[in-house]
Amino acid sequence: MARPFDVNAVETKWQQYWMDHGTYEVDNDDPRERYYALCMYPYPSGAAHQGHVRNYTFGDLIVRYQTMRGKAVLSPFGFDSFGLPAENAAIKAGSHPRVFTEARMAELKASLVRLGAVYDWRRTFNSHDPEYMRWSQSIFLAFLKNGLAYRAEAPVNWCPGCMTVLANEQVNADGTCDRSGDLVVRRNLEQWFFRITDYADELLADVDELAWPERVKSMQRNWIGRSEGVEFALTFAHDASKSLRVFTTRPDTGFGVTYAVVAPEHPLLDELTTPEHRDAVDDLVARANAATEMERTTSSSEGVGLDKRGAFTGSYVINPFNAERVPVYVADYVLGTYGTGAIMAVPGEDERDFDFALAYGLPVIHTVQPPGDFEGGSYHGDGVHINSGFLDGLDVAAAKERATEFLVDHAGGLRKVNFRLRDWLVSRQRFWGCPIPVVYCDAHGIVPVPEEQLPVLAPDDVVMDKTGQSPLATHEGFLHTTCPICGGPARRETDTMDTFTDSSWYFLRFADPFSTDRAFDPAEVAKWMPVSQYIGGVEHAILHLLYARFYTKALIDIGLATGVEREPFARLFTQGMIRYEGTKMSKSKGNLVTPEPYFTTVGADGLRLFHLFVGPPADNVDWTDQTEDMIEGCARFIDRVYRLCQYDDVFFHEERSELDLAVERAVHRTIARVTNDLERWSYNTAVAALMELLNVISKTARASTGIDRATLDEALDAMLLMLAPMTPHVSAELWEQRHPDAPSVHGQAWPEADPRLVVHEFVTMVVQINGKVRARLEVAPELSDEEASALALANEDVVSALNGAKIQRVVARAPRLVNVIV
RNA sequence: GCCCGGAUGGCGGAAUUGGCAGACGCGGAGGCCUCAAAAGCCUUUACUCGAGAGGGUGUGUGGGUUCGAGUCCCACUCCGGGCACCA
Repeated sequence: MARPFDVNAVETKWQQYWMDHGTYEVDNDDPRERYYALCMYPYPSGAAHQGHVRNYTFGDLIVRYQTMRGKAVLSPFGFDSFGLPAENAAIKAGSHPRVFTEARMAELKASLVRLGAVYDWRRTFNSHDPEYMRWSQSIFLAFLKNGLAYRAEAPVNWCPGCMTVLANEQVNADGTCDRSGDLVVRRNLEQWFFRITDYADELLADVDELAWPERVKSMQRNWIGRSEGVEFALTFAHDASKSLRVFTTRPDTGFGVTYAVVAPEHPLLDELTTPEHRDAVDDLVARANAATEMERTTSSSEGVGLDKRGAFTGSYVINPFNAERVPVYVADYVLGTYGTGAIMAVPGEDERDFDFALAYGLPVIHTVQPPGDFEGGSYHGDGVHINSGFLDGLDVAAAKERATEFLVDHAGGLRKVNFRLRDWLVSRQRFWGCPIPVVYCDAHGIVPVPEEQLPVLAPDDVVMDKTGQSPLATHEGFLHTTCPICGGPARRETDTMDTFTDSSWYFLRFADPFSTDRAFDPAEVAKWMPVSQYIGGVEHAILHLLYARFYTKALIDIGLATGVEREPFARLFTQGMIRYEGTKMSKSKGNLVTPEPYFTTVGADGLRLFHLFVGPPADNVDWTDQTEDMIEGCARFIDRVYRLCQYDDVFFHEERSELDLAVERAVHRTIARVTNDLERWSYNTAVAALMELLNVISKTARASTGIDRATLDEALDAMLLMLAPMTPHVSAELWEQRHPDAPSVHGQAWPEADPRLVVHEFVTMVVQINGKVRARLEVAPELSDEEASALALANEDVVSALNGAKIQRVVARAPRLVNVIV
């Protein structure tokens, strides 16, 4: 494409200008209204791809737009620089992860600068900066001191490929590792946890108040998984002094209990197992232990029952509802980590119990009357209770209440709320992360590293190999230290923190990255928080957002973030993915389309405009053969603006006329539309409105009838002001050409629409006969319904279309429409 | 299985409150400029019948509400995403 100006020269000129002038630096004591715009902390994966371009184009538009709206806009940037890919690459290349990471950081940062994204670079930091690590560790110790961090042995998800423990969130539904795809296995290890479950209720309740996409909110609710029920005791048949506690959400189905189940790891299993069933039970337990968590918790696609494996323990318990003996089984479909690790089984109303009962020949009793067309199996709907003694005749809700009361009175029942959410496992047996700052002393046990010794930094002289252990675990210099309490020999913790901890508080530090004596000054942070607009991919809908919410609440509660809003992200926007031939673009698939070639052809402005214009920001974009043409179309639009600003082929006239008024009205209507569209994340229609405006201006100015000089100049200025957040480089360049003495376009105020010019002078009224359009007439907007009807019925096209038919009714909605019913 | 989205020309999409369906752009067709091309500019472009004027049809499918439905209600089909032995 031949361009009317040197795109690359213009773009680098303005990028340099913004950097040199600190245009987007903002101080914490800025008196203007505050706005905190933030794109999610990026992992430095290398040169930018179109997903980054899209993300940062939206973010940059908001920063520039809100600045023009007169706000003090906080726009920080830094890297989530710890993480597995760097470590794996370093192992492969035999180098240090830092070398790899910092090279990638430089690449991505250069791409973003080249895109024209602007930041307050004074505030930048990265997760692996010693200063940031110091406060990450300090926060860990504060959690430890306040009982929010603890160490426990737990069955954990171990990925043989990554050679580390994974959080539940990092294990896919099919039991494979989210990163490497290896099959995850279970192991028992001593691990560090954060007590996120203490916040389960608040994390769930506060979701309702968030201005987030409904989809993301529902994912969070789903993940937290609150369920209300009752926990009660099933007394042993052979020893009335002992009992098995179970949790259920369906106490109303108690009369349908035909057996009970304990998880293979249940502490009472041994006691419940009789000698003649010992072998079968041991066999089942061994098999369950060998299986992965996911193998145990995922039903086979073959369907009915056969995949649920269990064994009779030989013992019985008493069903408190009807005093009947029911057998106790051990089965792999009951999890030791949820509820009490034991259940009452009701095959009549529970699908899983039904499958198991079918496979093991256990009786099925229906306690809720299913509807007539019920096909059999278990029934989960509402209905009248049957076979249920004192509950007969009640619906599910009423029976639940009566049964709960009964259990509370007669079976040690307690109303209970259980959550699917588990505590957050934060230990990682990896090198490239933030070391957990504790030491182990034979005399004093777990001892926190004193604050003044932070940060604990990993040594540089490590051997990155594939032994299955972090190189820290075998590094003698790192490993051996002295106990801060007694000075005796001690061993350092060699695990590092999950990198999600780094991204759980970075947004707080961005508000006050200058503190040297603490992670941040809460008073400074409170000025900016919550983040006004958070932007990122939907892939972080559960993990990152939940952890960051937890950190914020926890930091407030332990006094480190006093006065800060409890919900960190007021508004969240999740942008669509860029896809290529139906799949997500990714480096591993080799289908990345990098922005660099476009920077040199259509420029950053052209590419930005494409991403804004291609469709709704929340929708996915399919990168196809057509995409190139659309990008060129966007560059073509920029060129047309450029040429018009040079007055190419423009005719001027002396006297202002109706033609000029029409242009002026179009300008103000466009200002109103674009402003509204930008506020509601409708960037594609905002661009369309500007294209329409250009068509109007250009048509008028290039017609032989000509345009008034002042009208054209005002229209072009308005155009450039509105384009400034979208195509910042060319807008700044043209503004400078037109206003050599005025500040840069980005220092100008956003234009205001004059309401008197926004309304149309005439509007097109449609006349329908039986709902079909038969005539269009130009009318004044303030026309009344009566006038509209009269006008419509007098119109000759309407009269001829009616052809003398008898009018039944006339519906008038002035000034838009009149519908004549015949 | 459950929960969220979504389905509109050849393509990306627009229609903010129930009121002109298809804005804007891409692609296509024709033209201007040019020795020629590129670039640029202009016209046209939902489908269909018609030489034309003009008519008919049309927003995944089938019903419904309404003077009027892409928009609201009911039933369904397909596509995308999330959750899925959590008792």
